[in-house]
Amino acid sequence: MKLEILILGLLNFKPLTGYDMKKWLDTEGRFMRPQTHLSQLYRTLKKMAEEGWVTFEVEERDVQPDLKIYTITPVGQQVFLNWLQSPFTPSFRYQDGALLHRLFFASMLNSDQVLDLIRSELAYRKEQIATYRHRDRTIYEMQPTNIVDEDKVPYYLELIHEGGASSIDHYVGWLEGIIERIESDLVDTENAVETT
Amino acid sequence: MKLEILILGLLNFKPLTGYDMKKWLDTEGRFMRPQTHLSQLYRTLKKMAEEGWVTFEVEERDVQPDLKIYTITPVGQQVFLNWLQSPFTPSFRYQDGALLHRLFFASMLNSDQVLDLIRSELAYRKEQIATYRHRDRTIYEMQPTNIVDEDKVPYYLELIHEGGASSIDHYVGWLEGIIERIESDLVDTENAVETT
DNA sequence: ACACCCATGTAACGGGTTACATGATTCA
DNA sequence: TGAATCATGTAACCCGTTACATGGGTGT
Repeated sequence: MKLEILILGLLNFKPLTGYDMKKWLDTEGRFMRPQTHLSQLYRTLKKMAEEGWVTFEVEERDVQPDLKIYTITPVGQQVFLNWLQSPFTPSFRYQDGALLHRLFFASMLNSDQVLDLIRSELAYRKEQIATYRHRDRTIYEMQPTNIVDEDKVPYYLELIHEGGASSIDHYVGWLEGIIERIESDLVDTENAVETT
Repeated sequence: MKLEILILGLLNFKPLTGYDMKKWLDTEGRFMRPQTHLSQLYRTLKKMAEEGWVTFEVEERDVQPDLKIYTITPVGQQVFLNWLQSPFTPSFRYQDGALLHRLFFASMLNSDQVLDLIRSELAYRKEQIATYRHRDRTIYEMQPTNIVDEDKVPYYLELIHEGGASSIDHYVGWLEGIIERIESDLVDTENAVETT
């Protein structure tokens, strides 16, 4: 996920300084993407301001550096929504969290859009399992060098593969679970409206 | 994981051309790191050859480009082993696969080294769970913009958090499982030796 | 006293992505 | 005939990392 997009998404909740964003990125946001450095943040914010996606107000302070409080502009909101609603292609590695990045901003989508996202991720993973689960994993014809213990190669390969397989199964189970949950919450809401 | 290291690791099994590596990276290796582009591969191989980590033999062909078959050098093996045996620090996001990268080459380590790796990953994850599982996840005081449906924010945040929590629990279970398995396989091997 | 937090940045470097370049062979 | 595979690469760009720069306030 691009840093720019994440910043825009964040600014939909509240105006922030670069330093504030960094704090968020280091805690909650730390599960979404690798560590983000302040230097990169400031550079990115500068560019985004130049492009008109964000504006900032300067809060002057005597000795310490002035505060720059960034706010999202209508243009920035449009850029963000364009991303959020752009066609979703699951990434090969579910660990990349492509779905998660969108889900994090699901409060800006309607429930059907959210369900579509999750369903297409689910379909992709199921297909991936069908394709890769039982494929041949022997490491081509080997001519191992002295430092490889040849007997152990398939042993560890198998461990890793089992771990990967069970993780993705678990993930698929989660996807199925949240689809059900969102669907049933939807129905509840509709009923609540009907009986009003 | 740096591409250089992965290349060195691969070449411990068998000499390969750049194109061969690409094929492996696109299939088996595709689960270990994001997609690798040929242009990057060739650039990296060039640098590695200059540094003396790999050598190549040219197999000339009439019309098509000549084949360059890369082999790891003793220097390259040393660089690789230095990495493999360097102190292991788990990465904040288990999805980054820092452990996996080492485990993939576990056939070049002894069982104790492998167990140490897994145990330190396990300890790190358990601590991480203790720290983050029940922390406050409310998105600071919000001043949401028009496009955010404020009611839904905590709903989706909770979904995501539950998914993350259960994934890491699952991962921890896997870690505990393989430790047990490797330990018991170790004992079996020792017994087999004793009764010889 | 010392370390850490606050708050801003610039510059150089490194690695991954995209675009460009070439051209034969194999398969549907 | 057209698409995919084989097989090599260079150049420009973008984004992320590391190092450098400044300096007051807060907590132990």
